[in-house]
Amino acid sequence: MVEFAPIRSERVYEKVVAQVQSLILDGQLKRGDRLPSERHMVDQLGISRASLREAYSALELIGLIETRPRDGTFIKEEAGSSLHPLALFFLADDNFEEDFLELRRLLELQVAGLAAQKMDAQAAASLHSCVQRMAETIDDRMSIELDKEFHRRLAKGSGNRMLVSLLDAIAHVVDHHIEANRVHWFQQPEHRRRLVDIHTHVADAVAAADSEGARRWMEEHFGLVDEMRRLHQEVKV
Amino acid sequence: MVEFAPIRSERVYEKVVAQVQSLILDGQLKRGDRLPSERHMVDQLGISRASLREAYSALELIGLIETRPRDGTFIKEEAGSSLHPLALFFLADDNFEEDFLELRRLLELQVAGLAAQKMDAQAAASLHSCVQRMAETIDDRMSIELDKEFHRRLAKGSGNRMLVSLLDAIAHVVDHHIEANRVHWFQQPEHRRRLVDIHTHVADAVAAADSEGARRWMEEHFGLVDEMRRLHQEVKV
DNA sequence: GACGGTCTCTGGTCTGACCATAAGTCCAAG
DNA sequence: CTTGGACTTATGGTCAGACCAGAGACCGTC
Repeated sequence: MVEFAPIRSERVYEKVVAQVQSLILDGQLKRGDRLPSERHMVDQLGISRASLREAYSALELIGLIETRPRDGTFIKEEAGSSLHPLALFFLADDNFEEDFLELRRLLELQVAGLAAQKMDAQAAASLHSCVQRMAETIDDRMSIELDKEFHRRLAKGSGNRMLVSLLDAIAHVVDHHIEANRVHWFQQPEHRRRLVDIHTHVADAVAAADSEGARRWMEEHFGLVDEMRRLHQEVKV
Repeated sequence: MVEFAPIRSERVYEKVVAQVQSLILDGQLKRGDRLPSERHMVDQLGISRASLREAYSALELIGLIETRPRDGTFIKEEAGSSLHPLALFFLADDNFEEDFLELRRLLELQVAGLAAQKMDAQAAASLHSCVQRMAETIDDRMSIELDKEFHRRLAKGSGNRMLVSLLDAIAHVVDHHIEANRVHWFQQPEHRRRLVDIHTHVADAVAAADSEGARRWMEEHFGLVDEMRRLHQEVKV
């Protein structure tokens, strides 16, 4: 059964939002940077001021930018005061990497533990098939997709939709930051083998409803991630 | 030294956003509900369509609503697919309560453990002064504020700004849902005593840099919260 | 040098228009 | 009768242009 995604034409303001987010994630826009004035921006983008303001108000609401009347529009300095703190995920800086990984590790361990308690045999089998395909494919990009899919299914299996949502958000940022590096990891057969190995153990533990084991192997997973990060020091996040 | 907050006039679109968020949190707007058409809404609110659309685009970006061209604007059915999954916090439903508490407990335990490792003597003392004032005041609302302040300082002390942000967001929803119930808790002297007691122990553990102890007493805290929730079955979240 | 007006820039708001499209309405041709 | 097409009306998406308030720069007058 093939599923078709409904056609959804992207609105102008969404393109602007995506562009600004991209620039922030890429580090081309940093905390405190000033954006062009609305009227100049409108000229550059070739859109109406109304559309631009839709984009700006959205970015402001999620806490990424800040507009100061009679002054200008700026990338937010203190993202913490925002109503929608996920914006923090975009504003990387010095300690960002550690904070980020710490949170992710915490959530993933919890997810592994919960999934082991709640996933039925069929769901656990789908984890195994994920790992299986990961082991077989020779396409690096496919490997990465399967890796992400594994964690996604695990999160769904935890039964806690908040955890699913948060990890989704994290995955979004990770995609931007470490895609290239993850390719490196998969390209080294040794690393690839260990990754597949660990994922298998997690899946095994989940299938055996072994909550503690699932946590332990997920912990192992992050140990490996740490190790790889140290190897590639240029790795961001 | 008294600090004055800069005057910040609220924009029109922010008021609209706040109103919609409120209606969702209060349950007056549920998943799938249809909002009035833009032109009707404009009449009801007495604002321009441009401002309304700023509000709608912001709400759409954070995943709370969904606009379908030539159809209408609706409260989102599946908040999970959003780019900004914190919207989930607003869309309570059946299992929401458990998921929510599970996540909060996880984060608060981590915060307690980290804070014990990282907070210096002065910061720990500020925790104690919080608890002290909590024990002394007879104003219930003040007690609640001090309770929140305690957890906020603890989060800051963890040094992980992501945790701070997430707990801020959670606090925002909690404020909407359980303010009234928290008053009940504080009104019973026995409960109040135990709450103060537990907070004191957490502060003690933090001051002693006893990470495990801080986690344990925070665990105790959530045990008490669970107990109180069972007593007041009408309690939401 | 000090005062005060003016000019320009900023974001905030509003008005009114146009577009594409879907759904319903109605009428005429078959 | 049914059927097909035209028309109307609703929707959201976009745009152009206008006005406002306020802050700062500029410049002339006193």
